[in-house]
Amino acid sequence: MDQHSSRSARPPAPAKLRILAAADALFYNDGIHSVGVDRIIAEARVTKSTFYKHFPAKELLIIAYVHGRDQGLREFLTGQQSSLEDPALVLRALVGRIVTEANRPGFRGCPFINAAAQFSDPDSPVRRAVAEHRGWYLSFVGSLLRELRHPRPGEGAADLLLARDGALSGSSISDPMTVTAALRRSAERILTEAA
Amino acid sequence: MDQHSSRSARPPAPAKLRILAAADALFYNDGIHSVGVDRIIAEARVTKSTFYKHFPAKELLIIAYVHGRDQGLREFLTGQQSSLEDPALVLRALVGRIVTEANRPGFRGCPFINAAAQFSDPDSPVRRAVAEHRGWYLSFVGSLLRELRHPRPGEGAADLLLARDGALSGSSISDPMTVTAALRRSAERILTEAA
DNA sequence: CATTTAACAGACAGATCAGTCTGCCTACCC
DNA sequence: GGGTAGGCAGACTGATCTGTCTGTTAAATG
Repeated sequence: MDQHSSRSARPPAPAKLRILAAADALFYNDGIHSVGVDRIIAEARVTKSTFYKHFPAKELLIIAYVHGRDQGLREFLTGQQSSLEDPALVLRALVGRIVTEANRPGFRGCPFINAAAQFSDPDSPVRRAVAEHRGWYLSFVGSLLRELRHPRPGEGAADLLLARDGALSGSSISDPMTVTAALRRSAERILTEAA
Repeated sequence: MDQHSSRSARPPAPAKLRILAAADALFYNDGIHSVGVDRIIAEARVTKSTFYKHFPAKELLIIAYVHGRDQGLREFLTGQQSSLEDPALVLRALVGRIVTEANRPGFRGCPFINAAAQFSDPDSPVRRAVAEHRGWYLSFVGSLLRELRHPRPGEGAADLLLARDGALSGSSISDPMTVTAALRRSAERILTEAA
């Protein structure tokens, strides 16, 4: 992974990572179109030249932001899958993560849905990346339900995604406790159908 | 309604209505922050002076946009409630409308959730208006379920709102047929609990 | 030691943003 | 017929947006 780790200690947070970290927080919290590159540059403490060297256009940074979020979730779920042998426990970990996130102060909704909502063109790279992420998510849940011998794993996965989307969208506006309780009921019903 | 219809034929769509109609379409389709007042002015075919006479600031137009959407939904639901005596039919009409909207080509998600997602400050007037709308919606569904003698009308209303939010958020990215089928299942289950 | 690379600093261009201002015109109502 | 209200046309300001440009500095590599 790191071809420099063998020799001298390179600066641990290069400019590109600082840019990505700043963009991740700002894009998620304030909205993609509301955040200018100048603000990201100031937050990341880099210069404009450095910024445009790593990301020649703002849209490339936006795509990197979505991909980073996608990667984080995939790593979490595949990690849970490899450490827990019971698929039901993986699903409960998934739901638990959603509940935790939705109740975190300053929660602002699903980053993927929000990102897609800020791009009107369905063929835009951002919308494509989000659609691909959701396709993977749906098939991941479907395969877990199939392992659990759920009678209709496709329907169950769609039901869980529906509840997930509703919980993440609603928690940023309505009371997160009420909303996540409804998510838990939906998830438990789906798991009961499988058992 | 029209105090001018008695005498001479006044222009049927005054400037303010044209502005509101243009803003409604543009804000919903392209996002609030992506649409500049110049574009609304061009689409509504008014002048800048006229625009700022009716809406002294862009934010006032945004609030009017959210209120207009709120009014439209309230009128639809209270209309259904007064014409149908069975609360279950009102709920089915509500679900039917969501399904129809979500499957319409060019559907872009829930206008309220999208509007709220574009304003980071929870105390902003837009976020407040959306929160109030959702509170009314939740209590409306709750009272319908109470009429139907649902054993836990609060939970049922939260479950339906969860499914509604998920359906509207997910349909703009994923396949609307799959998503709205999941919404129908959820709604039918809630209605079954009441019966 | 010489080269390359990544970062630094910051001015600049061109477009677009919200919002203001001056002035004219026309239809209605008293 | 005069007043008023609503709409027309369009120039203008100051801020902010994305993106480019010139030039400097420091460190690692060959």
